[in-house]
Amino acid sequence: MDIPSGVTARKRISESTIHRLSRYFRTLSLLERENFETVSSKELAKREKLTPSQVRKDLSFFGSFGTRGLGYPVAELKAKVSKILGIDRVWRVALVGIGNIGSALVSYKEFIKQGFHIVKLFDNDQRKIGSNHKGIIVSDIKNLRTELQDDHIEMVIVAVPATVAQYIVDDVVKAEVKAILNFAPVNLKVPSGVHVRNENMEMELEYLSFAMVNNHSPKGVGKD
Amino acid sequence: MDIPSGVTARKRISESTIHRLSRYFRTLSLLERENFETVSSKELAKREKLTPSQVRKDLSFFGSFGTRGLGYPVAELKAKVSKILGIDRVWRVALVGIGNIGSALVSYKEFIKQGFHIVKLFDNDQRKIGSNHKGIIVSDIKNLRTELQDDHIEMVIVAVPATVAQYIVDDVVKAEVKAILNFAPVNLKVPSGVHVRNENMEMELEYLSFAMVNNHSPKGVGKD
DNA sequence: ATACTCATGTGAAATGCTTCACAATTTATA
DNA sequence: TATAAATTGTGAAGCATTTCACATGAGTAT
Ligand SMILES: NC(=O)c1ccc[n+]([C@@H]2O[C@H](COP(=O)([O-])OP(=O)(O)OC[C@H]3O[C@@H](n4cnc5c(N)ncnc54)[C@H](O)[C@@H]3O)[C@@H](O)[C@H]2O)c1
Ligand SMILES: NC(=O)c1ccc[n+]([C@@H]2O[C@H](COP(=O)([O-])OP(=O)(O)OC[C@H]3O[C@@H](n4cnc5c(N)ncnc54)[C@H](O)[C@@H]3O)[C@@H](O)[C@H]2O)c1
Repeated sequence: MDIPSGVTARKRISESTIHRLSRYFRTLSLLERENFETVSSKELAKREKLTPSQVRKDLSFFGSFGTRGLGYPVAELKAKVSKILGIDRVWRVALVGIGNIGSALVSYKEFIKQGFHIVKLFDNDQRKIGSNHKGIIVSDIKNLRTELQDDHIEMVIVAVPATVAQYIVDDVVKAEVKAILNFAPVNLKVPSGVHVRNENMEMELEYLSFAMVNNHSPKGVGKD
Repeated sequence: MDIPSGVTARKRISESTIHRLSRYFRTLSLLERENFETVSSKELAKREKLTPSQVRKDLSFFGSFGTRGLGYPVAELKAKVSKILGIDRVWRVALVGIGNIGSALVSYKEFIKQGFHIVKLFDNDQRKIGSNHKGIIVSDIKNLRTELQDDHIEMVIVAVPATVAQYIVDDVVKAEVKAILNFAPVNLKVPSGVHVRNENMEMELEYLSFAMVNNHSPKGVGKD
């Protein structure tokens, strides 16, 4: 769906591969805490309900990280995956809309663990502007554009009502922010070069509904 | 792989197709409100940033809903899609864990619009048990299994800390609930026949991170 | 050393998904 | 009624992703 950048000679990596890398990252963190020194593609696959080939192929797009006969060094692989995903650094994130879902996100500690630091909050409700959420003072939405730029925000989470999401996003784009995580159930329009991901919970419930009605099972897990 | 499900020996429908049907449903609702009588695959595709063929193919798995030369009748197609997704009815949903994210979900009106009725809440915190959220009294988690069964709950949303999610799910499975929407960042184990979908926000942020890191050419050579 | 086992990395095959291309059907117009 | 325009539904082609299969390398035991 994303247009490949045309310039780099790099092969296009599929969305599924990236999502699986996220999952590997989480599992590697777990394995590290369980004091595993190395892990095989077989073990990783078992934990993720994938085939070992899938795991090896995914990793092979980015290099050779394993040792034949042994597997992958957990800590090292985790570092590599985190580098590939670009989470070996801090991302400065702003959150717009401190309502039900917005408030939940501000207090979510996993984001910080993965380098996503919510450092600014915006709302248009006078009762919320100026109030303190987890140490951050809520800014007036009027200043969205200037404050995003002045504070070097790189990602914005949109948690406002669907009716206003596009207006907010237009401003976000003007502030030259290139990554948006959107919770509003609308198809946002952004110029090319701006990345948008939608978080859509209805979609997952609907998938469950479909699966139940159709007795639809996920793809079978094979062996290698 | 195709187990005859007793009624139809139907072709396997991909996850992407189901997700797109969810999107069509949302767009069709919008078109209905905009007083469109019919819509072509071209128009639908434009709104969803897809190809017209994709739209037609998706729908064709389930029947012929359009008229050549005219397009699809909006209201009728919406009804058909809602039937396919199984959201032409009410699903009785329980929510476990009335914390940050759980509280946000209880107040989310879109769920009800699509037939997902949250009718029970569970928590283990004595301060929360017995309290009233949007007209629902929070039940003690101890009674999870019996109350899920007595109240004929068909779907459960899990919004408890990752460390306890598996225990909750084990009980949910015992209560013969066959659909789980999980917000905890863990790979849940469930017997086959139980459907689990994971809502994973870190994953989407990580995708954005990857996209940014990889689209950004090292020396500003990229024109994209 | 040699043999044996384990497990990676990777072309090639298999499978799955998307797009193409066009016959078929309907509406509009003269 | 004939012709042109619009648009569906679908087999087949074109791509993309996943899985297979195996050569290769590393560790271990005798
Ligand atoms: N609540 C949920 O569980 C949930 C789940 C999925 C998606 N969503 C979506 O997330 C979005 C927010 O949902 P919510 O339940 O938190 O709603 P909410 O009404 O509780 O919160 C919206 C917030 O946005 C603020 N806001 C409104 N207009 C604004 C503007 N022009 N500029 C800045 N801030 C503005 C409001 O003051 C409020 O604080 C909606 O689009 C909703 O569809 C919500
Ligand atoms: N907050 C977010 O934005 C966010 C985002 C994505 C995912 N999540 C995930 O959702 C889950 C909940 O997150 P949260 O921020 O709402 O946490 P939270 O601590 O605010 O809420 C957890 C709730 O679960 C309850 N609980 C704990 N143990 C329980 C048990 N054994 N039985 C029943 N209830 C129990 C607690 O009393 C609390 O009400 C976590 O797994 C978290 O990783 C949260």
